[in-house]
Amino acid sequence: MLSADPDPIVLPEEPAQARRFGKTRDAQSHALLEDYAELIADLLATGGEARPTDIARRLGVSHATAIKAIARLKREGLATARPYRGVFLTEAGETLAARVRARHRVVVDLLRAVGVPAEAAEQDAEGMEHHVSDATLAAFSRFLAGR
Amino acid sequence: MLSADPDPIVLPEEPAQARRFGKTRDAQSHALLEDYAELIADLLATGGEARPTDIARRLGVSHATAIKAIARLKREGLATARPYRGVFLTEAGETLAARVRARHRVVVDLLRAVGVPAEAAEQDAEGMEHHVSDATLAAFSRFLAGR
DNA sequence: CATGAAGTGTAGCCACGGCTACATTTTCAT
DNA sequence: ATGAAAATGTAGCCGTGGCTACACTTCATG
Ligand SMILES: [Mn+2]
Ligand SMILES: [Mn+2]
Ligand SMILES: [Mn+2]
Ligand SMILES: [Mn+2]
Repeated sequence: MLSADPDPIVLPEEPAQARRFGKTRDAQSHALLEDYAELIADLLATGGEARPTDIARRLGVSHATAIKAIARLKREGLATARPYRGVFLTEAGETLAARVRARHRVVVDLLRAVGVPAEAAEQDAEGMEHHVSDATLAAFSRFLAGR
Repeated sequence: MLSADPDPIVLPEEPAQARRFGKTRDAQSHALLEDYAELIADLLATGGEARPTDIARRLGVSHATAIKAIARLKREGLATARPYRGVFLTEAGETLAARVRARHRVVVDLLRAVGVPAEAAEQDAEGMEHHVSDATLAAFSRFLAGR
C-alpha cells in the first residue's frame, strides 16, 4: 500500500528566505499608517471631520497614542492637522487611503468567496491586507471576477 | 441606464471596529515568535541544530537581534538554550512550530489555488499567515479539499 | 597544540507604538 | 457669560525589535 510521507521539510534558499522576511517587516512597518489613513478618510467621508478622540475610540487605543500616530502621519506627508482643529489628509494621504480601502474590500470579498464566515473575514482581513502585494491583489480580483 | 453607485462607505459599529483592531494588534504581537519557532524547528529537523547565526542569516537580521528574540522565546517557555550550545524548542515550542508550519502551508496553497503566482504566494504568506484565524484556516482547508 | 576565524554574548543606542497623568483649550449648557 | 465637561495636547514611562561596537568563547586548521 502507498503511504504518503508526511511533510518533507525543505528549507528555502537562505537569501530568498531572508529577502522574504525582510519584505514582510517592511510591509508591517506601514500597516499602522495604512489603517489610520483608511480610517481618517472614512471619517471625513461620512462625518466631514476626523477628530483624534474618534480615531482613538475606533482603533481601541488611548487618545495620546492616536495623537502620536497622527504626528507620524504628518511627518510622512500623509496628513495635516492644526491644534484642536481635526485631521485632514494630503493628496498623498488620500491616494493611500483610496488604495488601502479598495484592497481591504477585495481581501474581504476573497475570503468570503472561499468560504470564510463573515465576521472572521472582517477580522482577519484587517491584518492580512497589509501583506497583500499587487500581484496577489490582481489574482484576487481575477478570481472574484471569474466565478 | 443603470449606473452602479461606487463605494458606499459604511463605517462598522465603533465597538466592533475597536475589537477588530485590537485583535489584529494581538495577532501581530505573536508573529515574530511564530516565525522564530517555525524556523528553529525547520533547522533542527533538517540539520540537527539551530544556531543563532544561522537563524539570524535566514531572517535577515543581525545576530544580536536574533539572540534577543531567542531570549524572549526562552522567557515565554518556547525554547531552551545554553550559552554557545544552540537553541532547542520546548514541548510548547514544538507544538507551536507544528501548528505554524501547517498553517503556513495551507495559506500558500490557498493563494496558489486562487491564482497567485508562486513567489508572490510565498512572499505574502509570510506576513498574512499570522492573521489567519482557526475559522479562516478551516475554510481554506475545505476550499482546498473540495476543488 | 597554538592561533586566528567564526560564532556567541553583552552593552547601549534608536524608533515605534502602547500606556497614564496632567495641563490646556474648546465647546456646551445653564 | 461663565463654569463644567469634553477634547486635545504634552511629558514621561515601558516593551519590542532593529542596529553597531566590542568582548569573549569555541572551533578548525596548519
Ligand atoms: Mn488593517
Ligand atoms: Mn483596513
Ligand atoms: Mn511569517
Ligand atoms: Mn511562516
